[in-house]
Amino acid sequence: MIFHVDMDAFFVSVEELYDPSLKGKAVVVGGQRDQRGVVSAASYEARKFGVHSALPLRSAAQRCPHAIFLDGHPERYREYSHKVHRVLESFTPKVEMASVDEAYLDLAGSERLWGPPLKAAHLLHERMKRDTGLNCSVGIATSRMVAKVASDQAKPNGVLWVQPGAEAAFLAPLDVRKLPGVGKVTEQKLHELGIRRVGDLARLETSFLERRFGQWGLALAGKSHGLDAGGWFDSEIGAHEDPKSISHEHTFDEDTAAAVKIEATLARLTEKVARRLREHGFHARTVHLKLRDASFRTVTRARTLPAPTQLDRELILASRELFRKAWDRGKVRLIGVGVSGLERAEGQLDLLAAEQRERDRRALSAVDRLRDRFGEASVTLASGLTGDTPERVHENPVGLPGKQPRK
DNA sequence: TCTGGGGTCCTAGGACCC
DNA sequence: TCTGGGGTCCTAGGACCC
Repeated sequence: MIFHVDMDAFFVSVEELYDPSLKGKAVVVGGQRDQRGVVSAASYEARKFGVHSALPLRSAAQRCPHAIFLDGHPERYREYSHKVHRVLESFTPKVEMASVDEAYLDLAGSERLWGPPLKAAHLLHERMKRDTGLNCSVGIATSRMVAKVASDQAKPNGVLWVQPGAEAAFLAPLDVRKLPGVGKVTEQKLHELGIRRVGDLARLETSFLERRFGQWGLALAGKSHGLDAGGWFDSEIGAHEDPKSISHEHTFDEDTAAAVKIEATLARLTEKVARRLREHGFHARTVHLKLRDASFRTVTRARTLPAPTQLDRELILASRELFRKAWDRGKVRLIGVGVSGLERAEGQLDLLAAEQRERDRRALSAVDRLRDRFGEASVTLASGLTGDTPERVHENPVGLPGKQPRK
């Protein structure tokens, strides 16, 4: 039996623990009312006014002028996510955090320990409240997918058990959009075919869906019957996997065509990516650049390096080259950088290069420690401040503090 | 009323190799 | 020369999730 545990209004609820006076009020987490950005989470009070996650902040301010707007606190959410994880682990070691605020538990064969599913769920509810101060909703089913849909139907602060054999009947009356993996685009395509509810989908011939949507059609057919058909849902619970990519991006307060400003931002983002690579002990093969212009058109460019790296210098050189080739000198709304092709071990290197890398690596961990003590802004590559040329960066490959320009 | 930031997975074409 | 078939890597774009 699979449990899906989903925290209720997670970010808002955590903020309420830090400031109880927020309770019962319309609260929006994600930024200030006049900022570029979208709602990360809205309190149930704010939701009454049509505010929901992914809504632009400015729209939220219009719909709910009296709402309290808060910047997010990722460290707080991570901390509470760990607390949630610990509570769940007290039930079973087969726990998989699917995101910061939701998890799957495999409680197959745990009846002797925890009793029937509903009893276990209520115990989980109580412990969650006692140990974290937070409410959650629990969906119970034979597949991950149905458990997830069930927890959504159980919100807020509820439990829903879909008994074995009842999956298709449970899903049938729901809007197709409720199926995980069906977003705006698929929903629209299904609507054009007259398919609005999961039951409509389940009645169709699988071969029809396959002709229409290929592999995705087969997965849809499976989902409509309550199966973890293909892709992510098929994997086993609790198998921890390494990350496949690391990225950072930034949307400017105002669109800009100032090369110096854009390249300084790019360097800063790339340093953050490099730092996380080192923290995870990874080297990356491929560097990705993302650019979004004033009209919201997004382009991506990628380059695979001759050898995997975790060094600021090599990554900045690569991301800057990608940027210079891709940029049309028009106004930029967003710039982002990412890495993929992550490898644990160092690739084959000649000795000289290996030594050079080791020196760089040591100097960079010193930089990272300084940043730990004095903050991210205390140590920055020259290029991070000025959008310097590659040659200039080469003179000061690791941005040691002593080589900082005088302030 | 313009539309964040961090991810995953999928598709599709071309290069390249056997 | 008018031509295959599979596998894998690379790049670009897009859907989707929280």
